[in-house]
Amino acid sequence: MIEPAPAAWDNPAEDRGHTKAELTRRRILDAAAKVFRVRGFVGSRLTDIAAEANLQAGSLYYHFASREALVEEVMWAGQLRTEEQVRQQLAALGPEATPMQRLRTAVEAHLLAVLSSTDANSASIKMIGQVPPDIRERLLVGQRAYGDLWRGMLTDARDAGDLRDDVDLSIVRMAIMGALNWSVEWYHADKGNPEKIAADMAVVMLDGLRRRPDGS
Amino acid sequence: MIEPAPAAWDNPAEDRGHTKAELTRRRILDAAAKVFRVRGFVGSRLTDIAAEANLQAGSLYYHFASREALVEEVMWAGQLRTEEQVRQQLAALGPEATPMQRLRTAVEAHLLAVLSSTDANSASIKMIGQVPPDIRERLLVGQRAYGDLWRGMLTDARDAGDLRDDVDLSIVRMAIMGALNWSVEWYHADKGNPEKIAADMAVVMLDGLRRRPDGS
DNA sequence: GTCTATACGAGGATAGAC
DNA sequence: GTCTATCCTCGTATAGAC
Repeated sequence: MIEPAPAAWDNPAEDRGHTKAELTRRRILDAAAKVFRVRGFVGSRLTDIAAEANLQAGSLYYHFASREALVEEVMWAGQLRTEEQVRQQLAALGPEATPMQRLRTAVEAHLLAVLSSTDANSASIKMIGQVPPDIRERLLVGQRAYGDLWRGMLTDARDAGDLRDDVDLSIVRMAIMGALNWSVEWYHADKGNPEKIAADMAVVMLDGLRRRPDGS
Repeated sequence: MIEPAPAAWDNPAEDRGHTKAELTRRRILDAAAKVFRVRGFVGSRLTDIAAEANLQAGSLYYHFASREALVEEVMWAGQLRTEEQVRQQLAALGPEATPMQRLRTAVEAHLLAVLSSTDANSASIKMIGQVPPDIRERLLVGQRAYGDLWRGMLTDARDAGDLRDDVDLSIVRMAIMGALNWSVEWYHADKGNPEKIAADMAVVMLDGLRRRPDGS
């Protein structure tokens, strides 16, 4: 592979893509995610975001074409990161994991990604109902592979005979996503630790709230 | 009780509070709920709402002090109506219903209220994360009695020995509300009939997704 | 009560200096 | 690359006629 000139080692600030512009760009994205997460899309002004990134509002336009381009990039980053974190946890389970183990892991990983990862993760969920239709549409298309992952886990579990067969799995999937995603509306740091919440949610979804004589 | 003059029967348009102004006011509230439900708080302009109500934007100010006053009244109406519909279904069960029957009924009634009742019901849920902090705070205070209803049903069920005792009931409550409320983000009329969705959600929450040997 | 017309502020976006 | 200054659009809200 041919190294493009000038050689990276002559300019430390530019190696691995960390040019000044690139660093500022990321700082803006982080700042935007933080502001969007708290105030939502319409409630967030460019001056708020710029202030959070230690910039003037006009300077944002060197890095992003518009406020909408900025929000879309934040949301892509957030939803891709959530998906990636869930896939990583599933991969860590290894191929011998049962379908139910995979479901439990996915439930917990998704909630932890939303509650404890970057601001972009939760911002992308909070704003999905607030952004302009064209952006929303592109993001939903981008979620299809993630939706397929969940559909696959659920049908695998049913094929293995682990799931009751009197419920519609697409409704089940939306119920699970709702229980997990709605956490952006109520969770604050003092509501308990995310791992405990994730574990309880997984129990309720998979095993149900009802007490069982066998304690299962 | 003394009838205030002038007597209502002399002026049919005014009896039972149906003055012209009152009718227009309600038409505006309905129009606003419809627009808010689709576009959210920030995405809804007064001109959109006025057009939906067959009025000019300026005319809204005869009936409401501000856009915020309008959205707050829509949301109050929506959340009170949802609460009322749930309480009615619970009351219809009669006093001999078991705690689990009451929980199942409440889950189904809440979802049906959100999916099939007025636009205000779903708009109030969709916008809770979008309105200014002072409005949001008042609405959340107004939800406390409803939250208490759910807390009471859950603790009653646990006290009756029907619920597993290894999960935090406040987390369970938020999981249930999330699964139900998130439906405003994905439900469209072609997604199946609300009664079936409500029944499946209740099954998943209460009995769990896992197949049981006894088929319960 | 509802209209038309308009004042007003806010915030996104652009231009040009540095 | 980032700044300051400014333009321009849009939407809330108000004033006054009818």
